[in-house]
Amino acid sequence: MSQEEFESVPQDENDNIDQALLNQNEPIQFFIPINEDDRDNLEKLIIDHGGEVINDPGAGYYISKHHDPLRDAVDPKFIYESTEQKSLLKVDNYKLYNHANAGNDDHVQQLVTYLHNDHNGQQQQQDPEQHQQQDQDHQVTGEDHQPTTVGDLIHEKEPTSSNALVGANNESVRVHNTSSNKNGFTKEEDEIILDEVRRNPNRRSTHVLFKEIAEKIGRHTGNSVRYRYRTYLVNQLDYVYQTDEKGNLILDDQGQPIIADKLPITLKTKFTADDDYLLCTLVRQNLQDKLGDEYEPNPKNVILPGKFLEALAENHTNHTKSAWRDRYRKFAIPYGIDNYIEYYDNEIQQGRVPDNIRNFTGKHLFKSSKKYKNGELDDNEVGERLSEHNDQQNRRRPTKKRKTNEIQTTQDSNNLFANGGQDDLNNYDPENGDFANSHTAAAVAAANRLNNPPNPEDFLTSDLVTAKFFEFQPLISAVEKIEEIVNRAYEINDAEQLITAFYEEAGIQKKFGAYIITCVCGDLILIPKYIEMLLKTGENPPRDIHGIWTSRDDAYLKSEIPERIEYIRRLHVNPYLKMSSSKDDTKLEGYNKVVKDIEDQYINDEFNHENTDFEILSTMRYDPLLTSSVDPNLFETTTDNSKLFFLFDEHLHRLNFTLKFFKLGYEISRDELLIKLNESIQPLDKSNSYRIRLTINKEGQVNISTHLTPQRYNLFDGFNSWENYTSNIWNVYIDSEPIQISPFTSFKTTKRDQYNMARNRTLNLESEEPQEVLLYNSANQITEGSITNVAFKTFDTNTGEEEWITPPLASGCLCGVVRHLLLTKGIINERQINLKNVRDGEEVLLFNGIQGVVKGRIIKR
DNA sequence: CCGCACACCCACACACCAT
DNA sequence: TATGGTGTGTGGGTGTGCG
Repeated sequence: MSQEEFESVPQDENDNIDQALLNQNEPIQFFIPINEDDRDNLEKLIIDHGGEVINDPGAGYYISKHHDPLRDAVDPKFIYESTEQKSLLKVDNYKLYNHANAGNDDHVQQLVTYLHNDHNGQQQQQDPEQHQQQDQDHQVTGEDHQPTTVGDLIHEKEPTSSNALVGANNESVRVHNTSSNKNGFTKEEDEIILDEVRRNPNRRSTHVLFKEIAEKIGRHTGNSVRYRYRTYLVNQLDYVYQTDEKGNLILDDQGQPIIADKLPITLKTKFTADDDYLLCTLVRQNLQDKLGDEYEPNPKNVILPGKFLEALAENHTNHTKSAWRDRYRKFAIPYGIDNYIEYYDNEIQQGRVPDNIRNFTGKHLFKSSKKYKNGELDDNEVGERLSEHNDQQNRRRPTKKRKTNEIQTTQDSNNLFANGGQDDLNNYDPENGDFANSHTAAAVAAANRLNNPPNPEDFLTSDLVTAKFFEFQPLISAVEKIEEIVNRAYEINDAEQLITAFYEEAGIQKKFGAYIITCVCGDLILIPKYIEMLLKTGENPPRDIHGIWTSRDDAYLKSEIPERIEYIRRLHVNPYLKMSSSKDDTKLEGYNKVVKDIEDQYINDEFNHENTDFEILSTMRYDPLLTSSVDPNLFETTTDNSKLFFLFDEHLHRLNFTLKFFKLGYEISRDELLIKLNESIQPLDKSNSYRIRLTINKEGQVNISTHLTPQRYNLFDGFNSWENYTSNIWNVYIDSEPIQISPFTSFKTTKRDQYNMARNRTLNLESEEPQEVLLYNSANQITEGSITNVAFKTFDTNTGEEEWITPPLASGCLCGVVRHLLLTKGIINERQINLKNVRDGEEVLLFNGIQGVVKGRIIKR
């Protein structure tokens, strides 16, 4: 077809093209939104190939890589690939509503997938049918995920359930056979449902929304549409649109809906234990203030002033005034506020997670109980209920697995997308953002999502606290210490002293202490609250807390959306008033100066990569034996020779992810990488194995050097039993001091000072023995070895089965390529490992992209 | 016979009203 | 105004029977 690909072609040659758009012998028309990436180039390609670019978005093909529900957007790849292949390809295959095609080889999606897999390897979606039998099993255990031999792992079948968390590779779109006489849902109907949910994300749990959709579609009832969404489509909800506080769509200046980065909260919010505790303590405080010694515990008939409830709802906007009142009436009073406070405090003291108030109308508790009499229990039985409550709490975990795939956290408003890690990626914004948006953000976010409630070990990383902090047991008792420190007399310019006290006495890293002070705008009294909420929710900074300022709040203020600004005003107005009405204006200035100094001194330079000299690094193995020694199932099916480079695609993903993290502004394509690698081995004897050292500098130049490396006949033989293990056993010595984690430990770069220093101080580098140094961070969490990632053998507490665990990325360890492979295959799992639990003589696995997996033995000396 | 479409369940968050 | 009575429909499911 040569130069004229976009001139219309006769229908019989191309029956898949929308006929309405086809005028025989007329150029095909395209509309490209003004803000579309690469618009100029697209326009040129179209015109050069005989097409026409028009200004009417309603006519012609709408070319955009952003899905637009109104317009049936066509992926720009249609243009690129048609012109490249010099033939008009099937446009249907590029329509973005087509889930089977959408994003399959989308670069960003791959990175997201890569990242997400790394953190959620075990969070495989379960089929609803499977789920019912597995209620008892907290973990997905069993043969599928814990193969015991390398052979098993290599031949491991794909999980039977589709991993709907991963947006790409989505063959699980369940579309009914429309030729059947059942009233099944068609692909189009499914898309309408999804689209309505995207436009009404805060109503996604309601019945009415689905009734409305059903009326729109006309072929189903609201019940069935709702069930369809909740059972099958929720996994495909890869994004929603931004809505305002009332649930109306927010449009951009083009009048288009904007894709949101978080799921909004739903219309009603469940009361949590913290809500109940807050309610009870505030009511009690209020009454004690009023009554003094007259106060009697568990008051039944008290007057709650409307002002009290109003203030409560203003400061804690997760529930309305009515809801707070009703909660108090129907739950707190029957239970007794002092009973609940006692129960809650006790649970915290015991290191358990308190349950919310279950009042005596809670039928789920009493269905089979003969003690349940018209919802009333006498006072004697309250104690019994409390202990039953406790028992139930103890038995509560593992909890029932959820059927739907909307990932829940302690706060719905904090939900991230199921398919995602999109947020993980977005969080990698070193310039502006919260402290949590550091290089460990992705891992922390994932850890938080995996733990409901969160496990402090997972988010208290060593860039936040030191080992000192973990000496507080239970951890929540650290809040008292911090309170004490804060309450000492400080002069305005004593910030340094305060931060030092936090660091030395409470184990708060200086940078983090400084960050907290900026979050609370210098109002020190809020700092204990910050730590308390951090421990309880895992959110950093904790959101929606009066006086604790987050980047979300900044964004809301800048949004110019009245509802959002009003929300922020209601949340934070009091500290503002307090500070601005302060008679001592110099004090206010002093605060501001301190905050600014702190920011300059501790925070702003944190991600100043520009002044650091480094290159992105990957070391990979060229190995001619790879075609035979490693089962090809481990690799993607490719016709090229990429399989001769051990874990080629893992390397590619990591390189690009690293480039993106450091904001170097470019990426390397698969073809480019493969060509470079092939060039580098071209002059060599290809029957040998080589270690390839590949660097990319800030200008994007790729440099490769090659070095002979010994043959290894089984790169995974570390998994063999001791009898069958023929390779060298590495001696693993424990470092004499902690390393400081940073982006340069999380990502592989040429800046390896920490690693080299650890090797120098701990290893005898003259020695010929294979050896490695085991590193740990300042919170005494094991991270990795100096040139390998590491895994320890444990036993699953539920099943008693052997399990290999590796430190999570939140520890600060490198996102190694073998590590990632083993995680995604379910062969190893992530868990924090404390230095004190490492035993002399213990067997470990060491792995990297050169050696594969080898055995090591801990040597303490 | 079984998977899917559709019905139904129910505690409770939030609301409204009369007194 | 504070408060009890009570409605509504969300949020998170489970039950059932048809094609």
